[in-house]
Amino acid sequence: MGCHYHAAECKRVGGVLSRIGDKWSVLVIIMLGGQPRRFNELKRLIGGISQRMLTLTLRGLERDGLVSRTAYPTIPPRVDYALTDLGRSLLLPLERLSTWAVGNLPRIEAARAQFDRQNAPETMAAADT
Amino acid sequence: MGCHYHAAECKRVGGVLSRIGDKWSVLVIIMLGGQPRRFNELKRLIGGISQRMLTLTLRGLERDGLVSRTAYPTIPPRVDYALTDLGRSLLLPLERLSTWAVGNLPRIEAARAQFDRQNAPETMAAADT
DNA sequence: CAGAATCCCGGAAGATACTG
DNA sequence: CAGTATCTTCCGGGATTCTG
Repeated sequence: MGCHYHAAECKRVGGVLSRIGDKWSVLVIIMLGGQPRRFNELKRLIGGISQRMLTLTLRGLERDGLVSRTAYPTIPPRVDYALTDLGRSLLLPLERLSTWAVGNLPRIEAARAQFDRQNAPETMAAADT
Repeated sequence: MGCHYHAAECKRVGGVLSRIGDKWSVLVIIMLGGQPRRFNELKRLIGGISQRMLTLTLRGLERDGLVSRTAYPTIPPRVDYALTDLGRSLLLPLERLSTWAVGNLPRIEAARAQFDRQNAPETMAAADT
């Protein structure tokens, strides 16, 4: 008891989490939460992501069935990305985690600051004499 | 509307997720969910983690105030790791995500397999003639 | 506009050896 | 037992260039 997961299940959970836990996936999913978006629209909204990483992130999410890709063969080309049903079903647990994150970020940052103060990197030997 | 997050909040969420979304943190947190554990106990339970990464992961979680470290100055040394209140409060949203992950993993793997079948890497030119 | 291809660097992480 | 130290390898990801 205590841990009600088998090791295999833990790894699976870890696998999914490292899937969406990469640098950009969550941002993309959240940005697609309301409505479909086009490639450069996503790029602008997220800000700071390279087109390469956006492409790779979207490919990964598409591969996992979380995002659908619709290309219109027009000129200039237009591609819409949207959450699939599976992707939308992830939105709720993700928001729960978001709520936790937003609500507890102050605590985390405080703990971090205190930890760093106690394990002073250096400059302490000179300062505290 | 649609996206009820500001960009800054999205990034914060992403930050926390990349914190716990690394390769091992979630596993450690879940393993500590039931009861405190000792270092090598965690190592054995998780399996496949190097002592280096376990140390770093635990340090990170301790720094963020999610895990507490208690060292008993005995010989041989004994160190207990446990979730803090903050860490325990993460357990619930994490379990929600776990539930989603476990429940939807078949779908994800199916989507993945199909995607890979359609975008056949190579060896198809020779096989399908 | 929406990518694909290439180059490149820094950090993540494994393996190994040593220690209080 | 519970780490630290070092070395090395691998790959995530940025910048840039080219295309349909």
